[in-house]
Amino acid sequence: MGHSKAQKTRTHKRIVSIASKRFREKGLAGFGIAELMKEAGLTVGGFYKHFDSRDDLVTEAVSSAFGGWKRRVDAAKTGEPSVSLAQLIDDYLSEAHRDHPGTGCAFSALAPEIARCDKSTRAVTSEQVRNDIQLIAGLLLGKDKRTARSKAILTFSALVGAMALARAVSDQALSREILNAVAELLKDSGLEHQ
Amino acid sequence: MGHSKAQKTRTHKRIVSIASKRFREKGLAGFGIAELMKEAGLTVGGFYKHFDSRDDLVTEAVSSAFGGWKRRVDAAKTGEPSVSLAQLIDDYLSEAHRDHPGTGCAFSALAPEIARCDKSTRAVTSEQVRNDIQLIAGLLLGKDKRTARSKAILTFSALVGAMALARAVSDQALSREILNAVAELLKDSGLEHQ
DNA sequence: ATTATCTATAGATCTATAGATAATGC
DNA sequence: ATTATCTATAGATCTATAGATAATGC
Repeated sequence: MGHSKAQKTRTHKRIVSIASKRFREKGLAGFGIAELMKEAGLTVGGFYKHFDSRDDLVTEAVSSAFGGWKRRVDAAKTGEPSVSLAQLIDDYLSEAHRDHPGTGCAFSALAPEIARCDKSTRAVTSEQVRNDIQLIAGLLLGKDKRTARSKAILTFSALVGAMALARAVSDQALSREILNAVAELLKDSGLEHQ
Repeated sequence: MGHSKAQKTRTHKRIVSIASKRFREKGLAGFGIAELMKEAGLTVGGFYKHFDSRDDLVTEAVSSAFGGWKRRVDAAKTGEPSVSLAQLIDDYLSEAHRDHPGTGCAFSALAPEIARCDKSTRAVTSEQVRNDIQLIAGLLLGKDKRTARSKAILTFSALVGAMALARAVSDQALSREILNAVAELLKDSGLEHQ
């Protein structure tokens, strides 16, 4: 009990990190505060010294989930001068990503639920959608800016939709077919203009 | 009270119809059985003579939601020999569809939540994904079957992803940009091979 | 003195069931 | 006699708060 300010900051980050993962796995209504705090090694009473409300946690955790995907792309980038669009597409539409939503893209795991959230969560989401569009547009070489931006939006939409569908179906062959078909066509359409 | 078998069938359909709409609007955890039954003009106690469990209702209501979209396409079809892909794309990516999820496509409103449902709901979903892919493939004229199928999967994924993103962002200009960019590119790519 | 966390609980849900009531349908 | 619906409620949640405890930090 008690504990320092530095400790509180670490605790806060731990709570957000766990929530961010579990929200992507179980949905925004998938667990309660008591369960979350228990996983963080704490009890329910401490929660409201960290967050004004459960919605406040949702905003922070969704924001943190977006950061996770960005870090993954950034990390890949540091290895080489620039990550290729093909690499990003193959990584996104992998079975590993499909089977581990907790560490994956927050859009394919949560977009419709975010659409029902309060303004602050949706504002954070707008900002991240803009970032991701620019990130992908930057990987579409040899196009004028307008074309690259439109194509980036299509690519991003197809990635998010394909992953959501691949996870929703129970037929594993169909799930793989969706991932592969979209990956191949997006990579082709990216190359055809380079 | 009491009531006939025919009356019960109508009541059952009314419950499923309301649930189907509200699930798309509020999510699969967005309301309780008491609230649902009240909107149907009934009380909570009668629910379990219609459904074994809440999950049972989810399966039926999700299935019914898929039917709604299909009927809309079928209705458009009866007007002319065949609906064009461009019409379907414009209809799907309209602001009207974005702003009325309750009567719209169940995938863009619920796919990630369906991914967390039981097998029966996901089996119904698999079947509907197959139907929608074939529907779109049939509208992609002048292609060999394999190509049409792949392109249909990409188109379907992009529609679902674009709508989910357009609803999730709070920035209305960005939301419109997503709908318009994806619609234009999908229509272009559909035509370019005809 | 302040505060990060704990225990305990209020008050509002939610799913599911039990038993009563009033209609259908043999 | 059967059954579709109702009222009432058990039992299990869930969010949020109150007050106690034990540490930090002036």
